[in-house]
Amino acid sequence: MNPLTAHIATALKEARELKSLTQRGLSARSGVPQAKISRIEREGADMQITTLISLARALDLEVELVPRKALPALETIVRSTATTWSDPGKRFRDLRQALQNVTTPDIPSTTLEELQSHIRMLANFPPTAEVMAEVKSFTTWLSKAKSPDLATFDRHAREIKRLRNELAHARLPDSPPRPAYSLDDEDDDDA
Amino acid sequence: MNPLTAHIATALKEARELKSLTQRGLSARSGVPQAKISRIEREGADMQITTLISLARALDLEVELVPRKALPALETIVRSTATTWSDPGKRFRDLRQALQNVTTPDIPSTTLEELQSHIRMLANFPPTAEVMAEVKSFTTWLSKAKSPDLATFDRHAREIKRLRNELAHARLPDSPPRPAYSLDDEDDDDA
DNA sequence: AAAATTGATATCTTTTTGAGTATCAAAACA
DNA sequence: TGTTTTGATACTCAAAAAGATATCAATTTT
Repeated sequence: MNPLTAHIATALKEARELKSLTQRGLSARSGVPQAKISRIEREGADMQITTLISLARALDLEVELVPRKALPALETIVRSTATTWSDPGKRFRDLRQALQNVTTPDIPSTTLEELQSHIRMLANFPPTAEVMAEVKSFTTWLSKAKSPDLATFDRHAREIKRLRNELAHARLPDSPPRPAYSLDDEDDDDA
Repeated sequence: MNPLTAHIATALKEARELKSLTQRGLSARSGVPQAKISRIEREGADMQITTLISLARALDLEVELVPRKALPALETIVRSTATTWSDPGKRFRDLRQALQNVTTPDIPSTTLEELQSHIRMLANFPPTAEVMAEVKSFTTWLSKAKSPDLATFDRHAREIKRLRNELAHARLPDSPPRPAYSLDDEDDDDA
């Protein structure tokens, strides 16, 4: 990954994923070929600024030149402006509660135990957009479905496992495991 | 001027001028040819992001992708972080005072009168980095030099005139003529 | 007045991106 | 299970930027 552009490449990828867009989806919006988006995201491929601007605009971002001095403040601003989750701990508790009430005999108890272990682990990491979206989606589905079908349940269970593995293998940022979050919710994800 | 890149082109030029760098000076620091810098600044020429990053770094700037939502806050941050001048009105008064005390007979009174008129005009515009730097530099020189030489005096007079003309011909931003400034000084310019 | 600097342009070759397609393995989905 | 979607990668040709110089008019400096 090109060290000069890594920062931007990562920001683009994160912004795309936060918006639940596929590379092809972003391609359609921005006019930039999917192949190029792939190269940019993983290699930090160089590109023209007009291309960067197209991608950024499609993601509701702007390319700005910010004085070094202002960077710490900018970080704070962006964090506070970003879509965050109010009380992620409660969201995790809600999910585990919902799981406790699942009484479908089809679900193997080993699977259920494993799933609960994964959720506990996820709850001990700083919440990401991706994780919280799944937690919310899973909880909603559980509390809504009268008779949860095994297929959907499995899909959620696998997603939770994937997220756990992703976090487990990722390099941890040097921030404490569970910061206090307090900003409001925007509810822009799926059911 | 390319409308897509105009924003960035302008920011680069302003940052360079704020640092009193010539295009060649910036070229030397950034490794980007002077010819290209010229094209970028006036035509908003497209460039690769690695080029933009080189230029930005040489100007103590960083290329950032900022959420649209966070832009107003960013603007505030940048303004408050920028080098500003405490009480620009006082700086203008100091300069005019220093001029009153100039008793060198060599200076034609017409020149002096014209100069004072220009200063009055500049004082009625929102102060720019360039203007305040010159006001400070001129004042310092006047109060230091026992017998001000005409050549240097003329250089300052011409610079003041140039700045006045620049402002007079520039499109005015839609801000009020003399906002209240209150932030502290950084004193990073010459004697 | 002469010398040096500045920003704007021009020219030329090399390197890189852009755009359009196509393919493929892995994962998601039904 | 078979089908679709997703991201990664390959190849082409046309377009554009990079890089290296050089020139020039207008200032600026000495």
